[in-house]
Amino acid sequence: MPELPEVEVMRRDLEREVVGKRIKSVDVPGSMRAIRRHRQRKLFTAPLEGCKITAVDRRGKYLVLTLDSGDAIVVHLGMAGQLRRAKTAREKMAKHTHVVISFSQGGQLRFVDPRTFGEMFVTHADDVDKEVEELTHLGYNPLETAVSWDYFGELVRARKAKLKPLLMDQKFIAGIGNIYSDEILFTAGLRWDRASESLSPEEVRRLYRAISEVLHDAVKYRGSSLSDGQYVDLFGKPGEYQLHHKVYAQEGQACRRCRRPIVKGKAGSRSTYYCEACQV
DNA sequence: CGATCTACCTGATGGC
DNA sequence: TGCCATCAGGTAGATC
Repeated sequence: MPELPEVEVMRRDLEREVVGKRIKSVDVPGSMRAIRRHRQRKLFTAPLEGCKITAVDRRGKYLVLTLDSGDAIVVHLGMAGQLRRAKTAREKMAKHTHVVISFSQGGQLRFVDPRTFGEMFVTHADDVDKEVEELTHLGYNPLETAVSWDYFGELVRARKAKLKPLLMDQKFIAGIGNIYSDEILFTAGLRWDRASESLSPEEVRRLYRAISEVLHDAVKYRGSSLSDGQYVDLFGKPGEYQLHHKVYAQEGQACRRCRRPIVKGKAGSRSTYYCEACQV
């Protein structure tokens, strides 16, 4: 479900909703799979209780909630994870609610995750970017323009990979998954299996622009909610970027540029949508 | 080394 | 109605 745009929308929602709130109690009902990095419930819950949340940051598809104690909660939503705000503890508990954080000011933050690929853990805030393997290895953040397009071109050509797996490689660029790699490559007019080292400077520039354009647009429309309705924001509201998808899940629809049907293929084990005429 | 697979899970969907 | 196969936003680890 959640790629960079959805996680960024969630980050912004959390920033408004939970920063400044104090954690009264933490409940991990059922199995401990959601907090599997910790050996006991207490090792996750005790460091949080009594702390105030001071900031919410994003690293690729990870969320980092900084606490006033010097610790931080790291969250990854996996394929189907949601963070949901509950106004009161009386609100009906959704199936597959794995973690419930109750605030002193009232209200709760709940982690719901049917497929249990997501997780939460607590660590020292200073260690997040230094000690947590998955975070130290993350590539650059495409929402910031810290990378110039000619340097980007050097990186792309140096990797010698097919473009789609390259875009989805979190070590290269942080936050792009199956939906947005397809949308970016259509916007750039490049095939998913083009060799990265074969791109002309003009094509590099189109790819660079497409990454920024697609991700910013997707955040603007508050992310993509697919037909299963699994992605919703902190308040339970779906995004609208799926209405602007040009290729993802658009099999058989007319290409917006050339009117030929969008085709569905496989890139490794992942479904891949593209236009055979417009993407070269 | 990179490319390709498999495992981890539940749930929705479609064919028979 | 049920049973079975397939597929789904991600990632790590095994295997070739």
